[in-house]
Amino acid sequence: MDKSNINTYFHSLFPIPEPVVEKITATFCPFTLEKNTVLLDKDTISTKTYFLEQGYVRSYILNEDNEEVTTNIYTAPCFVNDFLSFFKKQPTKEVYQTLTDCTFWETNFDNVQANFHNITEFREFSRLLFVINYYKLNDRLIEMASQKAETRYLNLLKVQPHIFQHVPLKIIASYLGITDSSLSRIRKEISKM
Amino acid sequence: MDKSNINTYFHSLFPIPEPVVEKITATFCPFTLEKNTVLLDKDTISTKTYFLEQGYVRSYILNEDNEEVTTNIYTAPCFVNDFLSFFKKQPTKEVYQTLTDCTFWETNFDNVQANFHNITEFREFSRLLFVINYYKLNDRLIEMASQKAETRYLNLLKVQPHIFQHVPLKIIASYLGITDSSLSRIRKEISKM
DNA sequence: GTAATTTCTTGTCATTTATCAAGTGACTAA
DNA sequence: TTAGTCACTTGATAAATGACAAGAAATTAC
Repeated sequence: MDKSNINTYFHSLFPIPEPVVEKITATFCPFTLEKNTVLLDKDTISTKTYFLEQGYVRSYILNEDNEEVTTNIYTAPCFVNDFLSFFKKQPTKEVYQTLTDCTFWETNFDNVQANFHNITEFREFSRLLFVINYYKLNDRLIEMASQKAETRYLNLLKVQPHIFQHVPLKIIASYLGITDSSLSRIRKEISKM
Repeated sequence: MDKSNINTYFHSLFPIPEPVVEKITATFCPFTLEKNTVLLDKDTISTKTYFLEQGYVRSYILNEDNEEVTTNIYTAPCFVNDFLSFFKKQPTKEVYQTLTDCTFWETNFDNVQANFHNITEFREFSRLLFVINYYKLNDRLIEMASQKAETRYLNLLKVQPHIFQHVPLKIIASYLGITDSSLSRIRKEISKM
């Protein structure tokens, strides 16, 4: 039960005294999932917060044609949460699935709630987590609206090169908002240069 | 100083006893801005939280070619905030500008902070605001990645028809991630049917 | 280790959207 | 009132990306 990775993650976002972090993570339980396992299925209500310690996870929706559209790719270490489902207790629209073997820590809503209302530093941390996630999403939206696929691909390659070692291209393509054929052609073009 | 609109907005998101809402909004000050005025400029640090009581506001960035890309359109009543700038005290990347004459209420960081740590209901409210904003952004991202411009236009027309009465088409086009010429053609196509 | 399945690439062609330029109508300022 | 600006439309053409199908390469399952 080595929680050093979670604890480090907390410290990295917000300065928190060691004993406080330990109190926050006291209720976190570890578990592992194999590659291609569903962590949280659609139309269910998320009752847990997940900390992804090792591995890759994606979320995806099924569109009108029942095709999977990847909405997010999560890279450890990070929290994986369906905010709407977890905090508003609504069914998820998205499926959360492991892309590699993964190790997680989880805790439930009541624990999060107790920490949120009782521990000043956890409140700040939580808010910061929202701010950062919102900001990342906003950046991706701007990218999607204002840059062409090739630019988005090159940017992902620059910022998260390791993703390409662990995630199939068809999933990356759908995350970039294009088809796998288009991504293949873009890669071919770039390799020529 | 009639705060009934803010108070109603608080109640609509989260059940809060009247005296608590009044305590929360006690520090809010009203002000008005004319059409096409900058509320929050880029490269500045946001020191206020704004509640938009009446009117329309947009945020936009300038891309590499110095063209304005509209990132969000805010419709009263709602909070208008640059989360990253306000909470992490970083310079904004976006410009926030009124699209019509607007009335606002504002309060500063210290007040938000005091309420956040002292008032349980405000904590819940704040978190809910983040959850909802995150969810909206996520929905837009999915739309942008998986649906064509015409579908996105029709959806906006269905969900927020009033925007079309108050916001120039060129701004709506850029919000939809397309050029104004394309939007014009899409509208022409649809009107034929 | 071989068959089955999945992923990736590539070809052809169609669709969507952008670019650029010109023109119209509406609003604005002196 | 008149010139100037801005929003919108439209035309011609080009660029970006998608759809579908076939085959190659990689991975998985037994």
